[in-house]
Amino acid sequence: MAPPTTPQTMKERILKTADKLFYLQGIRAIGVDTIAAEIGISKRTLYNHFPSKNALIAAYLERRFVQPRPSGRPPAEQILATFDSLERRFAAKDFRGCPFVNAVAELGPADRAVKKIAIAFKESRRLWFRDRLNELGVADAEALATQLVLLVDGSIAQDLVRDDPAMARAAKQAATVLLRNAGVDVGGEVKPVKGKRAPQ
Amino acid sequence: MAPPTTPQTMKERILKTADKLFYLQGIRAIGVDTIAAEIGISKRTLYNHFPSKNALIAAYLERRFVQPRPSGRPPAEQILATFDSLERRFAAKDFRGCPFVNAVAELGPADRAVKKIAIAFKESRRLWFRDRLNELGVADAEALATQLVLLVDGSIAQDLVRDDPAMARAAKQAATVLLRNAGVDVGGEVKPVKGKRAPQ
DNA sequence: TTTTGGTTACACAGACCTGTGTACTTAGGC
DNA sequence: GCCTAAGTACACAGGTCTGTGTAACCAAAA
Repeated sequence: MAPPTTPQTMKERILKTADKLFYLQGIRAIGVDTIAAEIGISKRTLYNHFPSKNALIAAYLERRFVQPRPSGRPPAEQILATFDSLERRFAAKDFRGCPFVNAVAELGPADRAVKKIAIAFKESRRLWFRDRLNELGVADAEALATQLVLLVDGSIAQDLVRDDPAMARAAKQAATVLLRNAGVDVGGEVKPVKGKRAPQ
Repeated sequence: MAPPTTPQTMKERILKTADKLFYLQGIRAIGVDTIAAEIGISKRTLYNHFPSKNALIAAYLERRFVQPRPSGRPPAEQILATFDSLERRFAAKDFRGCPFVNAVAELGPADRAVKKIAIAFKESRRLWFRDRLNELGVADAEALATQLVLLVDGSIAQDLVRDDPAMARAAKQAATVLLRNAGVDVGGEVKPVKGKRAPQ
């Protein structure tokens, strides 16, 4: 149906380019001139679509705020797959940490709008974990969900400075221990020594 | 011996002020003018002590790079106390995340000098955990140490955006589970239900 | 007293930034 | 053909930033 050549609206082209530059080099580091030049449009056109740089920053962050799409796989698998996905993203050379954390870090506490969307994003991620844990019947899903997001954000921060995808694997191992400790069957029981229950 | 009134060297005064402003408001957000004005010195004086802003940034980060002082307490206690200390720092209103992570986030990947010192700091923290774990005779101290720093950095990132000191408590709980899983006696066994082994 | 080193006040160059003003072009719909 | 909407080119105002140049000042050492 849709033509093969991308019929992007101008607004979308601006957002795409702003995303790339803001994320890779920092929001303060990139001026609107740079974004316009990268697309090959005039600065005037950019300002016809966004009233100010701040509005562009907000739109950039809102565009980054995507909900994880539902998956048919079992919840425990989904949770652990999160860390595999992280590892893949770490391995990509254009990964540069969490855009929300970075934005709060470089824009400072004064920017309430940015902080608000960052909080919303973090909370939505935590709720996603909590819902999966509730599906698993975990007793204190709230607390465990928080612990899991700590592992996610910790591995992101560590990878940001170290460029080491193994941080995602370490997080996954820790998550596995936490899940098992909460009574979740995460498969691959390494040493089935004591219980030796039948698989069915 | 030393006079009660602080006999600070000019360099130290500059660094102290730069630290406060860089950390609280961001490195890019603060100009050298602002720092000089805050101390009440001329910009010329500042440039007589530091050849460039970059040099000041480097000195700021190096000054932040302090080793944890050795403590006589048992290693497991020291490890868990890390998270209590974090919680106290989170509760302070002037906490704004990890200065090294923030610097890398806002200065971008091009700044090799900043990245280098950030990596060194993160690794030194990891090694501190590893050494305590080795004292405890933990089998895979390397892996567990990495997992613990994930919890530290994760709680820092979460607190940065959410301003919630409870993140440190969540990290401590997760750390407790991980330590116990590695065979470390962390005290306060909550539910001695199944094993019911004699304490000695 | 003279010298010297650190400091100040202040101007300034050169760069970059956000945001606006204005006149011109171009393409599509009527 | 004409009108409108969108984009372009380009200048520019007004601000901030880093870093330098210069002359005067002041206190302590020689």
